[in-house]
Amino acid sequence: MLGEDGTAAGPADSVSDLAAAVAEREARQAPRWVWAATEEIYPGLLARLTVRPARCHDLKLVESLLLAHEERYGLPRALGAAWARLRGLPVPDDPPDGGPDDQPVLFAADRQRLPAGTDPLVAVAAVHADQQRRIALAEHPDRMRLLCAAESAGALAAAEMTYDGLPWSAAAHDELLTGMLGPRPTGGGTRPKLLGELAGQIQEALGRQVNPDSPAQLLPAFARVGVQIASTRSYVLREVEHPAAALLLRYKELSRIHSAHGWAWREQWAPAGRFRPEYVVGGVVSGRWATRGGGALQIPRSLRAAVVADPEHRLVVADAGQLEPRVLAAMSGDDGLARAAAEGDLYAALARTAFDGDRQRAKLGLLGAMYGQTSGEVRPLLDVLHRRFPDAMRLVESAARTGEAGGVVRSRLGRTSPPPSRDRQDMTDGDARAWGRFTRNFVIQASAAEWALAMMASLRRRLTALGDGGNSGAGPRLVFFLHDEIIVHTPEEQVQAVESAVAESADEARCLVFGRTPVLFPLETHTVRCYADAK
DNA sequence: ATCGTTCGCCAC
DNA sequence: AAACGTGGCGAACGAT
Repeated sequence: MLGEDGTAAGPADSVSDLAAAVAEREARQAPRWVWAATEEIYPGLLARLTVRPARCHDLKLVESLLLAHEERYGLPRALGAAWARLRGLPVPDDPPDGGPDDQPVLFAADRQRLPAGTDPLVAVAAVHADQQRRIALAEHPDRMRLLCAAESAGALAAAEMTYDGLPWSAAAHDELLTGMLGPRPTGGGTRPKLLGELAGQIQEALGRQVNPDSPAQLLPAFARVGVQIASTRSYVLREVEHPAAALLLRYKELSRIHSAHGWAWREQWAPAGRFRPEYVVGGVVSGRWATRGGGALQIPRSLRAAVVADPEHRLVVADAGQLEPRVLAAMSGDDGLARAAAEGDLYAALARTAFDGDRQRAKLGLLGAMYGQTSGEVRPLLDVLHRRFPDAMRLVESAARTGEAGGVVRSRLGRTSPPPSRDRQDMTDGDARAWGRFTRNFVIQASAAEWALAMMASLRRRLTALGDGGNSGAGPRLVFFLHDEIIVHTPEEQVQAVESAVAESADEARCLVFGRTPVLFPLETHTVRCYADAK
C-alpha cells in the first residue's frame, strides 16, 4: 500500500487468495493498483478475478509518456530500466515486444528486466514515486496526470476486451463467405470455386498463363494486349477498358476477403464465437492503439454482418463523428471554427459560412489542412480556410514548421512526438516537409486519441456500475474499440442505461480533455443486433 | 528454408 | 489524380 506521495503507507501484505484480496480492497478503498506493466500482469489475472480493478497506474506506459515528454524518447521503459536509471545502474534494454504466448507467465517477472536480487516491490514503489515527481514537472502537470490515468485505464480495458471478445457468428460469416466465394474448399490450399473461375477468365482475357496475385506477371501480360499501365493498383485498373481489368478488380476484392478474413482467419482468430484481437496500447506514436493479430484495425465493412449479439443481447455501437476537426476547433480556440463545431454537422456549418454551401469542398479543405495536403484541387480551399479560420490554421501550420525544423510537438494532454530519426542537417527538403506533415497531423490525431481514451475510461467505469461490478459474464461489456468508435455488448434490458452512459462519457471526456469549450463531441449511437445495421 | 522488403488493400 | 496522416497484413519476390 502506497500513500498519496508514493511512499509505503504500511507493510507489505501477503495474501493466499488473490481474487478475494482484490475484491475486498476494491470494495473497501477503490485503490489505484500500481504495477510494472498491465499487458504482462493483467491478462493472466483476469480469469481468476471476481472483481475487476477500477484504476491502475501502468509504470511502463507512464514511463514511455514521461520519457517522450522529457525529450528522452526511445529509452528503455520497462520497470528494470526505470529502476536502473534511478539508481545509476547499467540500463537494460527492453525485451522484444511479443504476444502473450511469447513467454510463459512463469518468466513474466524477467520481462521487467530487474537486476537479480532486486525486491520488485521496492522497485515498483520507487519508480512510481519518481514518476509522480516527474509528472509534477511536466509542462501541464494536471493534463499529464490525466493522460497517465487514461493510458493506464486503457490498458485495463484493452486486456478486458481481448478477454471478453467481439461476438463473431460463424454461421453469419459462413453465409457471407459462401455468397461471395462459393462453398468452402475442402482440400488444403485450393482456391474457392469463384476465385478459381475468375483466375481462369483473366487468363483467357489476357491470352496467357498469369498469376493474378503477381503484378510482375500482370504488367507484361497487359502490355501484350495493348494496355500500358504503371501498376496494377485498383484505381489504375478502374480506368482500363480491357475486359481483363474488370475481372482482375473483382478477383482482387474477393481474394483479399478470402486470404485476410476467410475461413482460415476465423479458425485462428475467432474460433469460438468471439474475435479476440490483442490491442497494443500506445502502439502508435500518436497514442492510437495498434493491434496484433487478426487485422482488427481493418475488418472490412462487407464482413460486419458477422458481428452478431448473443441471444437477448444488443450491440450499442457509438462513433464520434468528425472527431479530428472538432479537436482542432477546441484546441485552437478559433472562434469561427468553434462556432461550426458547436453544430452536429461541422462540415455543413463550415460550408454554409465559408464555402457557398458546398459541404464536400469544406470537408476536403479541412482534411487537407490537417493532413498537410498542398496539391491542386485543395490549394484554393486552403486559402479560404487561412482567411476565415486564422487561429485554427496557425495551430496546424505552426506544428508543421516545428516538425520541419526538427522539433517536437505535443498533444493537448502532453503526449510528445518523437524526434526525427535524422538530424535536420541530414534531411532533404522533402524529408523535412514529410516530417512537418507528420507533426502537423500528430497534434490533432494524438489529441483526438486522448478524447477517445478518456471517453472509453469513463464508459468503462459507468458500465461497471451498471453490471454486478464483478467479473462474471453478466452485464454490459466493452467489446471493441477502433480510434473513434466503440461497441458495447449488453443484455437488452440494459440498452437504455448503456446509451445514457455512452452519451455521458462523451461529455465527460470533452470536459476533462478540453475544459470549457463550445465545441460539441457528439457520439452517433446505433443499438442493433448486428454490426452491419449500425451503418 | 528463412528473412526482410515491396506491393497493394483494408480500416479510421 | 494518386507527392495527404496513422496503422496491419498477406502474397510475391529477392537476398541470404
